[in-house]
Amino acid sequence: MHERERWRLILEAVTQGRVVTIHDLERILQVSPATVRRDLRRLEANGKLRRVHGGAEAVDSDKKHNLIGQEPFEHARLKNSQEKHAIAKRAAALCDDGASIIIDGGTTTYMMVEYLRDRNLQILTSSFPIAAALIDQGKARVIVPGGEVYRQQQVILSPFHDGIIGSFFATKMFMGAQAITPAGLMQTDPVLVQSEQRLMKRAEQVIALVDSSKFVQTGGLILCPINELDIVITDSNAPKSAIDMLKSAGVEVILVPASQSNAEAA
Amino acid sequence: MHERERWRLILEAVTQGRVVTIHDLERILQVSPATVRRDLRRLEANGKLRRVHGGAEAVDSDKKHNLIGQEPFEHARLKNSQEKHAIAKRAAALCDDGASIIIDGGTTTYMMVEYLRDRNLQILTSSFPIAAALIDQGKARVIVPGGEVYRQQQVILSPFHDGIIGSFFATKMFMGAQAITPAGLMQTDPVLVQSEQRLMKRAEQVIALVDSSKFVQTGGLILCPINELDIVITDSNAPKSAIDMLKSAGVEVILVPASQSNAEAA
DNA sequence: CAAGAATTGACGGATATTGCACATTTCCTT
DNA sequence: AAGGAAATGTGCAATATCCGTCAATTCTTG
Repeated sequence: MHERERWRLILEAVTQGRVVTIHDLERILQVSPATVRRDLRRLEANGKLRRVHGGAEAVDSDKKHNLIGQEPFEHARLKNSQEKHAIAKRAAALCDDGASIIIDGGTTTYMMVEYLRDRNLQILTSSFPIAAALIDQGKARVIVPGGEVYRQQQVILSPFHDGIIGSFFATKMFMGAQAITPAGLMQTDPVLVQSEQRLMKRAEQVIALVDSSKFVQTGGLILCPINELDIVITDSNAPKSAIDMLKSAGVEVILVPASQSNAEAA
Repeated sequence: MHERERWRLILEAVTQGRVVTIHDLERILQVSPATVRRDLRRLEANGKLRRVHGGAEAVDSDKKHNLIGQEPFEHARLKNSQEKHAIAKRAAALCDDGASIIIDGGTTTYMMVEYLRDRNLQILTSSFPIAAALIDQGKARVIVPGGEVYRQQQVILSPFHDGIIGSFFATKMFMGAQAITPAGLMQTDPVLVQSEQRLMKRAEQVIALVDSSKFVQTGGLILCPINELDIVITDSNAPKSAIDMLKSAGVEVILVPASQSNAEAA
């Protein structure tokens, strides 16, 4: 039994049952507990799993953002994929030719890339996958901020420098969110919040892309109050009360038609 | 059993099960472990697999290379790929654990990524493909400078800001080049020259990775004079006169063995 | 047929990995 | 809150693996 083979079996076991104990792995791999611990330590260092007392558990690794090489249509599995595409397309249509825009990380904003393919724009994005896709497919000028690339969130973020961001100014910024409530636009990840808040200051207009599944009450970090948004693009399945709430806060709401056939099974 | 036949069987076994042990291959091929190791070494030099302690594992990264890589990038990858792999591996071995290093863009430096996969490093790179590969495969902390992403060269470059670069300092910087002559390290692209010269200032030691095909007299832009280099890693096909020239300029020269039969490189 | 080159197998020092023992921490029960 | 049991990390010895070098064999070539 070899190291890599053990790793393969460990990952298989951990993804299968979500949690595996050291004792189970001892039995499966026929090695000493010390070796199991060492393996788990290495796998954790590579981000393949998370260690817990007595064993290991799977990491919710299905990254929200796509890796460079993956097909963007993994999103087909995700909820409201059709609506997100429609929203992204509508958002892309808002860009004037030759404009400078900011695109934040997120699954919905990622879908804008294909609709910006032939557009002549100047695009600042802190999302690594979006930058990669724009370079690969688009013809726009792509600018990224400097900083560390965070693996899980797939964004570039610098804790101190403002760098490029400080000398960039965009007419529009497009951003996604985890949820949208009267308390504001919500995000779960503090890393993303920091990135987004910094970028928001550099745009004249802030445009949020949120499909109708995002109109739920949820806890989390407040990214910004509603009144800092200029436009919200969503689909027509969004609850009317929420739309009214947005409008009364002075936000322009753009509705794209929702697909009827999209059952809420997934 | 011919050498080629063994190689075919090895690759088959490795792609089949993802990992193969030396013992398995001994049994399959009916040869001594020494021969198996030699075969694995050659196959690794061609990038067909990755050696691990006790055996070898499949390398699956070609899809990503194609997506992110541009034409000139892809084309250059094929020439002297065995030597480039060996040079890249040797370069990766120079990194102390936990160190901060800079990796410049280029085909040879790109190959360092797979040998840095499990290393615990802090890596600043202006090369977009290298950053992408490191995030995807590695566990190192990846830092990129801010700026525009140039499509053809696949590097991030900012004309004015020093940004992150100014507050980074590395023990070693690894760089490729178009050619190396008594006049200095040569590059053809002014965009790359600017990027590299700026990064060079931020490293204690500058290490050039140049395979033997780069020792030709050629015109171009002088990236830096020879004496600014600390180490040059090349293969043993490099002309002796050039090696002497480097040594007399005070440059440490590291030679990696060159493959004799380069015919099978594809 | 003979000489030369390439390939293969074997030996020894260096390196990496594994298992065990023990001090320390963490978790659970009382 | 306190005690005990389980779990964890680490040093150390044993084992296995890796790399370079050298002799023996096989293959090629003149």
